Amino acid sequence: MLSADRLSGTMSLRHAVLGILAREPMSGYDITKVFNQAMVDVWPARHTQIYPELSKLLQEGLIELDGKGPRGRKTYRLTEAGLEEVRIWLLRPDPAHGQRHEALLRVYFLWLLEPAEAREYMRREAEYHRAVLGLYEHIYETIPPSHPAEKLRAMVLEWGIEYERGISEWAEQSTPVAEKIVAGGKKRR
Amino acid sequence: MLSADRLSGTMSLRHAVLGILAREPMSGYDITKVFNQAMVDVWPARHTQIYPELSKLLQEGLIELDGKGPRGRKTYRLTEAGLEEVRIWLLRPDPAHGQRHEALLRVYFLWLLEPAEAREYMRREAEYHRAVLGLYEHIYETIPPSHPAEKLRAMVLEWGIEYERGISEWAEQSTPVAEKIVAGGKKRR
DNA sequence: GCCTCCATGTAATTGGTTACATGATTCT
DNA sequence: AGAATCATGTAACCAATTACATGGAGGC
Repeated sequence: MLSADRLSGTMSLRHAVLGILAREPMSGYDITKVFNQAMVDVWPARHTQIYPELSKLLQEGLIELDGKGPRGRKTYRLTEAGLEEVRIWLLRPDPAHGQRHEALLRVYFLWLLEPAEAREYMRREAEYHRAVLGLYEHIYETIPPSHPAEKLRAMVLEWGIEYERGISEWAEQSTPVAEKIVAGGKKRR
Repeated sequence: MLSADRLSGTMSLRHAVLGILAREPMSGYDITKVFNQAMVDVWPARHTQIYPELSKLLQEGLIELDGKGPRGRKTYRLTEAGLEEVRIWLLRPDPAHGQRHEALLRVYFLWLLEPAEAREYMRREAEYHRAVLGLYEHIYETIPPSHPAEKLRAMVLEWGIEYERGISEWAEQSTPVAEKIVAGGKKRR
């Protein structure tokens, strides 16, 4: 079996923080915004997770204080050791591919619903993913492809667009199929 | 923003357990196998999580003891209340779509590597997903489409095949692109 | 003066993984 | 007799979410 093991435990959050700081010094507040804007669809994170992580990274010498600003603002920059740490992470041959997908998990159990309810579930999924597709296409237009990091982000977004296109089409095509499957199960009882 | 909130907190594990028991009475050991075979790519789970959950479900009257077998084997069956609980979950309009994807997260930071290393990363991703695609195609052939649950599983697998095909193609096409992006970044410094 | 956004943190809880632990049955 | 698989559980730990908590700066 290709997955079942190694779902996390690789501490991606800390490496993502280091990777973000590799571009330019930032505060915890700024980093939080990056997570919930540019990175929200691959790795969301809240400030409540970021601030403690920054403390740890500082203590371990992977980042250092860069400066202070108004309202207690503190910016951090990456140290040489921190850069080394991200590089090692990037070269590790074990990115986690296993992911939990609640919307797909539910599909397994649609036979417990009425056929019309199952159809409605799939229809909503299709609708949702079409909406996200539109959103991604819009964001894609607005990425300034200057720094390599932005070009890589655009590259990931291209996959995101493909993904949303694919899953919305699958959900659309599967909507009547699901209804029939569930109806077939009821009849035979 | 379409995600950022509601990543979990919907307690999918317990509902998945109930959904599995909806088909037929089973032991914790059997349920674990289902999670790590049929459901491993949408919701993996270990026995260490299942046994305590079964205790809770039993206490809450959502399942009940069905029988005992050799080696202390205990099978459970779904109660009416348990079936109701899964149905309510399936009809809730909020399946979590946000997911953490470490392999894609790393792509954002490939500019911190040498161009050849970045290329190698993407090449490996393509390779990995082509392998999973082959695996899924093989599994797809071997699903006996008798019970509606199996037909729904086949439907989900169809998406899985599409997904792996799409992402492996994307990774393949992006391999030279990533290398160029990273090389471009080095030059300009 | 008030509202919004900036900015930082802690604590409690939940969900999930890893490690620890044990024993019975079946197959070879 | 020994190995593999069946079978069940607990405890420690880590990652992530939710709730709690506070205050400064800037715009209207």
